[in-house]
Amino acid sequence: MKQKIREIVLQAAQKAFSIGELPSSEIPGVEIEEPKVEAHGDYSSNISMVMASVQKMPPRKIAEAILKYIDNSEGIIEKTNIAGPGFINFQLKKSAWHPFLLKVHNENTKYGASDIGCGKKVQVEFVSANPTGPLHVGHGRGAAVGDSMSNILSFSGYEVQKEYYVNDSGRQIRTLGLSVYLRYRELFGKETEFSDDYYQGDYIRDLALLIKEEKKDLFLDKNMEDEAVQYCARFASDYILKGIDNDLKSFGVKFDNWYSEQSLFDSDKVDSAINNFKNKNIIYEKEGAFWFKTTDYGDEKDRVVIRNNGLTTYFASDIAYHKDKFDRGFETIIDIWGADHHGYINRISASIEASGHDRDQFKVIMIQLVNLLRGGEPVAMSTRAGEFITLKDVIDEVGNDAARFIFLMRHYDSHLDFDLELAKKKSNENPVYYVQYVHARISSIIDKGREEYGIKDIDLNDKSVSMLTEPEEIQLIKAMARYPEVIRSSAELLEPHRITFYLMNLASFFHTYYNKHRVLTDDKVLTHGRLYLVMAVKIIIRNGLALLGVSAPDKM
RNA sequence: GCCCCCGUAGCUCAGUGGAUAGAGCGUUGGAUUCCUAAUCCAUGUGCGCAAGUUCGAUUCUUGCCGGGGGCACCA
Repeated sequence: MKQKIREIVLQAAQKAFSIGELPSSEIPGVEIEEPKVEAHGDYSSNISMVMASVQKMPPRKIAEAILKYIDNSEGIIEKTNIAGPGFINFQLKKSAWHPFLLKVHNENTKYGASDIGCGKKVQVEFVSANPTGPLHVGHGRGAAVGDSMSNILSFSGYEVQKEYYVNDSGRQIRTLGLSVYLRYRELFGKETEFSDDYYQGDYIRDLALLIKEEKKDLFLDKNMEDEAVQYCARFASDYILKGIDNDLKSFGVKFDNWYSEQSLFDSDKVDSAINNFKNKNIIYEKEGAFWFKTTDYGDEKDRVVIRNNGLTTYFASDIAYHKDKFDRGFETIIDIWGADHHGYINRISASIEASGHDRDQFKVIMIQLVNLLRGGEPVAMSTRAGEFITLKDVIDEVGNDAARFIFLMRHYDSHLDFDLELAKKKSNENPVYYVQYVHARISSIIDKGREEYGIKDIDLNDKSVSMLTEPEEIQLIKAMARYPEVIRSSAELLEPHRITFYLMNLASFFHTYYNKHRVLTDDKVLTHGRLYLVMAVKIIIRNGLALLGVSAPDKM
């Protein structure tokens, strides 16, 4: 609808020019928007204001000239007027909205889908937590955002791959192995010094116990220590990774690919990426270490890729990893990181540019921290002491739907308060149920219509639909007409929370309508029209929730 | 010290240059012989401060103030 108004306005402006009422044909960025104030109509355009300086005419004069040539042959415009500094306001006929209902029904699960992605290959990498411990709520937020963003992008015509990068190499894995090994020794009554550098937490002891059951006292032999630590490391990280996978699956998040850091070394991709940069003279040697000149690409300082002990840094594998993403044919890669990694953006961007790709082919979504609360009070979380509430704990307590919805209720740039008590409440304080309730209510109406009114199929005719003239009905249809634009901006800006807010708004309109008007009435024609209306609402609620990864129950 | 993010109603937050800045919670008062009250209706002196760009700034620029995070040959 917005597009249609835009065309009408632009055509009118051109006509006004060709007839000679406007001196210039130049038309700068024209906006069509939905005014916040109802009195300003359904749509308004700022065209005369943005044209004022080009035309060297006062905005209101321009507006008058354009208005003369507005083409209303389709009869959708009720009235127009010029207001304020020069806005052109359009009031549409009620009947102009009715065709949208048909569109929603026809397109059904595809309503709101688009091809703005043109089939471009996009990779979304998210969670990618190290396999050294269970997932926590912060990872949950990343999982919800990444998964939903992937849904939205593929719904918008991108070819999306969801990837989890597994840091299964390097120092932290060895530390994990040592931690488990020490706990293993403890199980045999050996004295150990378990410093803060090791992974705390009971799960390390559980792992040690598993190894004890499997290997008995085999690893107590001092000569076996190296082998034992290595075994513990691999055993533990495999085990933990499996747990992470399970937790994510039960959260409804499935990855298309798990990419191992170790495989980058095994296939010599790290070496070749570094050699490539050496040949380009953007890696140099200093004080026994090798440095990548990231300052050439806007970083604050150069970064080490090979330490003077000969070992590569995490950054080195990341260079190879991101290069490999492009080698696999992705045109855009999206990384979702915790906010604490922000210092990393510049150096990864640098490596991407140095590999011959465009900086804006790489997008980083930085997710702000989650504060876990219970009844308004912060939940004590101490990683050092190994006391923390895991993502699994949270989901077990509040359920998938509530957790996912809450994670997507904020812009990812905002800190998020996640209150466990609130997440369990079944009231307006907890908007997930508010939205789901719409779906359940409509399902119930449809059931009742079938059972008590004998309505099996909607008898769709213009007469039924044209009876939808109540303000609340038009409000609902207008909101539904806006849905594709919400999806689109959500995809373009990579902001899933826009859908969450949209759904809460649509739900609010529905509840208002529901309380004021009956769907099932004695008037058969009207009843069919209204059923057609609420079924369209149901379709959108279901679609929107699906993009968020939240279920749409028929009963609550 | 340098870098990034944030600062909007009592609280938690929406608002990618437009007119009179919104929602939920909280407060107070109301609504159910009728499709699910997990609902609805009513109730509001707020864009941290100051310059700049613009016809127009909560939105863009700069500076300051306040909160968080980051500044390793760690990941």
